[in-house]
Parts: sequence; structure tokens; C-alpha cells
Amino acid sequence: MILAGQRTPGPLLVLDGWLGRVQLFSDGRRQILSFLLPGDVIQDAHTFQPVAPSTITALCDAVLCPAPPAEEEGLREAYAASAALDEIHLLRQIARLGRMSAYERIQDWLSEAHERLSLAGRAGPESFPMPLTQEMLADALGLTSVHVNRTLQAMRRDGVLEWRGGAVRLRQTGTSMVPRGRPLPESAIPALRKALLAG
Amino acid sequence: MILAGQRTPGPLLVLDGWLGRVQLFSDGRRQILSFLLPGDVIQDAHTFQPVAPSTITALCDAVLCPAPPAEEEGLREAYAASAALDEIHLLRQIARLGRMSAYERIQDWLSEAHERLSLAGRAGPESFPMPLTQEMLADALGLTSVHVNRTLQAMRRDGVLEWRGGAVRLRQTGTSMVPRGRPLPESAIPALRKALLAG
DNA sequence: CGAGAACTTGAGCAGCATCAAAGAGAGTGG
DNA sequence: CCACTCTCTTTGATGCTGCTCAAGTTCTCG
Repeated sequence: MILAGQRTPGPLLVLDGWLGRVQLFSDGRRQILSFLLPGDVIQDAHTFQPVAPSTITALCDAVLCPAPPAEEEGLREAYAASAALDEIHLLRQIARLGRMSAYERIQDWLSEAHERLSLAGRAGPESFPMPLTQEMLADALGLTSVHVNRTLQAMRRDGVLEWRGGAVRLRQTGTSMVPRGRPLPESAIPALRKALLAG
Repeated sequence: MILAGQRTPGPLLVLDGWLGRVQLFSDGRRQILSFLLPGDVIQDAHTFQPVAPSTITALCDAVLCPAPPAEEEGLREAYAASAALDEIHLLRQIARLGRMSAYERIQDWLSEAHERLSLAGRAGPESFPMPLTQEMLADALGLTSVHVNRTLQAMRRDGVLEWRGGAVRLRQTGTSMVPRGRPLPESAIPALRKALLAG
């Protein structure tokens, strides 16, 4: 994990790579609580909170830098939007783990990854980079890597998924069981992503 | 659900009763994403966000009021602490759903409920009120009500649990698999709870 | 080419779901 | 005070989903 600039106590910005907030159980079980993708902000609260229920780990090579101060023009709303988005992702993760089958979880999660990477300008219209191993995916989705593997094969057989060479192509079925809210406001989030990733 | 005072657009404070943030699937599946207990604050962002992935529902008779403005002395930190706590609860819920068995989920969730109600001054040292039905619990823990029922019976047999007349008594085993962070800062949260619930 | 990590496959089992129906309470109205 | 009804809880039988264990096979990279 590369930190650009000296390590200042304060929020960090993910420039490249994927990180995860991870919880380890004392018996070895592992849960990836959420992912941090390029353009995401790591609030220092997450890292240094008195109650620290999670650790942040790099899931592949990653580049971070100190996040620019919120005082800059228009960045305050961008931070707020980013925090709101984070919470939405946590809620979606809960619904996924609580009420979806393995097949649905993977579909939904890949879908979310695609959306988020698109906002960060890191995805094509139909495909996107996937640096995770099947085991990491399993740890995020509450499954075993063996079952993730078998489910991925089923998705390939169904023509829903291609996953080769660290890139995923996902064919949307369009029949999501989950009613999504209105589409994201076009302004705030890309503003942050672009403003920050450009710098 | 009773609203004390006229309905103003703005954050609400739970004075009494339990609410839940609920996600409904189009095929009837239901997931309770999180609970709102006495002393908790409902940020209007949750209700009126452009991307509204969840709805807030009263799970039993409840009393709400507009939350006092953050400008009041010392209330700003209390709100921040409350928001941080909310996130901790979401993360804990994810770990629960992802990596715990039905037995462990119920144990851990009851444990959390006890802690939270204690902070709000609504629990005894060993027991606390439980207004939920087994089906609501199932919808929160990603199980069926039938399985919740059988698991509760197992817990009773093991002498871990008593649940009669809307009150729960939980005998802690002390062997939580999950490493918890340092204990909560004694100041901020009870400050909010008490400052707000007193008024 | 060798070694480690990641992926794949198989067999068997357990946890939890599903379906269906029968008790328990709790409130309501006659 | 007793049906009546509604919701909640409990029980049984059966089967699928996903786990476990164990052994390959392929990929990556030095």
C-alpha cells in the first residue's frame, strides 16, 4: 500500500487500487465489511475511532494520498455526498447478506462494483477490472470460496458473466428484486471523484 | 407512530418505542437493515435522500419528536457520536449476517440490543424489554421465523435465554468470537441520550 | 523449471428453508 | 362470560443451499 506524501493524520483519498474494511473473528473467520475504491475517502474516524470494530486492508496494490481539505470550493458537499453513498453501500450489503442467495449476491455485488467504478471513471460500459480473488469475494459475501467458484461457473453457463484476466463483463438481466431509489444526483458524486482523482 | 409537536422537516429523535429501517424486495422478501431505539436520531438524510434505499417503519408503538438543534451546548459532539455509533451498528450487522450461525446471530444481536438500551437507560443489568415478534427478528437476522423459533428454544434449553412477557434475560457466555474495540467513551453517548431523553 | 497461490472438482453432510398445520394468547363483540 | 378472530408461537416432515474436507489442476512469476 503506497502512501503518496507524508502520512498526516486526517482523511485519506484512494487514488488507485481496492481496499477493504475487514473484521477478523478470533476463530479465523473473516468478513469484508465494505470496499474502498478509487475516489473513495477514508474518514480518519474509521481508522482511529475509539471503538474500532474494523481494520482497513489493501486487497491489491493501492495508492492513497491525504484528502484535500473540505474548505476548497465545492468540496464540502462532495464529502457529504461521499459519506451518504458509503452508508448506502453498507445498507445494500446488509440486504444482500440477509436476503439474497449466493447467485443473487454475486450478481448484485458485481453490479454495484460496476456502478461505483463507473462513477470513478474506471469502468467501461460493459466491463470493469476485478482485482479480487474468489476467496476475497467469498469473505465479502458471506460464502466459502468453493461455493463462490461453483456459482461463478453457473453464471458463466447462463451467459451472465465473463471473468478473464482480471476483468469482468456482466450481462444485466434487468430483473433486480431490489427496488432502487432514484438515480444518483448527477452533480455531487462525480464532482468529488473527478476533482480528486484529477489532482 | 406518534409525532410530538408539528412535523418539521429535520432530524427526529426517538423518545420511545422501536423503529426499523426496512428494505422490501419486489417478491416479498423483507430485510430490516437497522433498528432505531429510544435516544437514537433519525437524520433527515435517511428519510429524504434522493437515493432512498430504505423506509423507516415503526415496529411497535413509538413516540418521536423533532431533534433539538445541534447548536445547543455540547450537542454537536453528541450528534457526531451518535452518527459514529450508527455506523458501528451497521458494520456489526454485516459481520453478523456474513459470518455467524443462526445461534450466534441471535446471541450477538440480543447482546447489542442490551448494550444500546442500557445506554438509553431502558434496560436492567441483566434484562431488557423486547417488543419485537420472532418474525421481525428473523427479518433482521436473515432467517425464517420458524428457524428463529427453534433456535430460541435451543438457547432456552442451554440456559442462555429467558424470554417471557416482552422481556428478555440473557446470560452472557463471555466467549464472543468478535474482538470488540475499546469500550465506548463514557462521555459523549450518554450525554446525548440523557440530554435528549430528559427534555 | 520450480514453487506458491489461485482455481477447480468431487463426495458427503448440516444448517436452514419450505410447507403445512396445530396450539396459545390477546383483544372484540355478543 | 363465552365464543370468535387475529396474530403470534410451536411442531413436524422433507429437501435444497451452501459448507466441509480433500485432492487435483491451472496460473503466475521469479
